[in-house]
Amino acid sequence: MRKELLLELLAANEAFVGLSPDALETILRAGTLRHWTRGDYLIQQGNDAAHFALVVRGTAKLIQVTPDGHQVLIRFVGRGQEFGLIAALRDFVYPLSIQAVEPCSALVWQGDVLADLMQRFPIMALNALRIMVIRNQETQRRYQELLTQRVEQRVAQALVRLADQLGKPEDEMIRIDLALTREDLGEFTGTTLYSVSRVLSVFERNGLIDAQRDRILIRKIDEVRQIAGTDPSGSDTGVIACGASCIIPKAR
Amino acid sequence: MRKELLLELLAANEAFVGLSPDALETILRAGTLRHWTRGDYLIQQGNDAAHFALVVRGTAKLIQVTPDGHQVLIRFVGRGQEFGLIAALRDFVYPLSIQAVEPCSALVWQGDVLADLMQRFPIMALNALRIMVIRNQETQRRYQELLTQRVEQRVAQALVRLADQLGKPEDEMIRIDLALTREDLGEFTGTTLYSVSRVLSVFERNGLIDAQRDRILIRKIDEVRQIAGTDPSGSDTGVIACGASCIIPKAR
DNA sequence: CGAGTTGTTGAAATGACTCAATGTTAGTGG
DNA sequence: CCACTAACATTGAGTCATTTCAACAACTCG
Repeated sequence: MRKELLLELLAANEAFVGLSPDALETILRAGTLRHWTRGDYLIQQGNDAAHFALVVRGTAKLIQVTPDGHQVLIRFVGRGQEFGLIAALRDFVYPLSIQAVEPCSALVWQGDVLADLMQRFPIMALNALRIMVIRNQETQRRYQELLTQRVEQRVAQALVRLADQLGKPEDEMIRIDLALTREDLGEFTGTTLYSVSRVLSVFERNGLIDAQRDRILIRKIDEVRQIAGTDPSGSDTGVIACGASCIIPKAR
Repeated sequence: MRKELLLELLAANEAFVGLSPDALETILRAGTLRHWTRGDYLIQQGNDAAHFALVVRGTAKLIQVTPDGHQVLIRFVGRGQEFGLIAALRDFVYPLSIQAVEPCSALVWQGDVLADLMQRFPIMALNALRIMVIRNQETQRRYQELLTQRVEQRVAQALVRLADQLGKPEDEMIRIDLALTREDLGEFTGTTLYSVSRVLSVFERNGLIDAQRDRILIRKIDEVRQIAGTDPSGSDTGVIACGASCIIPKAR
């Protein structure tokens, strides 16, 4: 991969905001490029938190296995996004695994190298802090959603998140080019693969989406947003009514 | 309040680890002591994140109101614990409110003062990062619990957390001296006041606890821990122990 | 083509919530 | 000190969203 391209990705990431081009070059030189194929683990839960990385190609999922064997899909990381900030700290282990859902490449730094860099470029520590604050707010929000929203809304929310993060526009629609199983989506939304299947069927029947095995096409993102309950444009009346009306029609 | 006592609290907090006594004095002088009575808001959701603080007396609860009016009780802060790290960053608003559940005092720093301090003592930024990483792991864990555990387990978990954080030993038992309503506990555990009441009744009937309006007495913390599913002493099959060790930072 | 994985859908089971009625406690002022 | 009131707690019965289980359909890949 060309150096300028990597530099560009670096400069665009939140962790490296406010650094001079020189600093960015230095940082780039301190990292190494690694590659994984589909299904590989970029990092594994329980291992020493030794690496920080910036994804330059592909998409991976962050998953956590609970003591009782449940899997939770926390989020996805794609091109341009970083993971493993925890490696800057001593004596931590990864609280989750990251698995490639398609072939991936990432720039990788050793944890102590990252710590050194933060020493040399103190703004990086603040950047990291900002990232963690935002991430925690997101986690908090997911918690709230799990608490207050129904399965249908949470699935819609998941679709919106995927669309915003990884979706590609395609004549008026949004295409999510990931081979996600119903089980993946269940783990992502905190429900079962059966419920996901039911909800997606309803969405499909109503023409909101077109879900296939290797991609999801969102036909009416606005309506999906509305069901998700995070409709920024929308009237704040009827959101619930609309949400309900989408799942009620059981009759085919 | 005596200066030495404040310095001691400062030194004991994670945010100020690794600072020289001189530095601690400087920092102490930069803060001001404020007081609140029961029910007061130390900070309010939606306001500019302008203050960082260290609680020196009393206990307060972090609550979040969702767009649809639900309240979520995130955690408690007590003596020696800090809140408002977000104030070190520009252009953030508080994502939650903090309300005193008993008379409180706290050392308060302006956000920009905190940012300056981080500039002068770079280790503070790393400390803050560590705190946020741990906090995010906790939030993540709560999410998991909400997903996989039943109400009974979550309430037990809440009791364990309260006991660990704020409990005082009292002949073989643990006393939690807080006037928590069933509704508070419901918001804390992600359920209704009715379910909390039922669960506590069962616990009480089985002699695990003794819950009154102004305090909770935990008679058999081990059994409560076991119900919570985070019993470290329990079965050494390792599965649970391993799970726990994945989330908690490694022993030093 | 066949085997294994993934997806769909109905029916039954269930944990938790809602609602309503009733009991209890703390705090107030007479 | 008592009566009164408001806040808080308990408990049962009914309801509901979601899960579980099972059977079957569709797709993928060697």
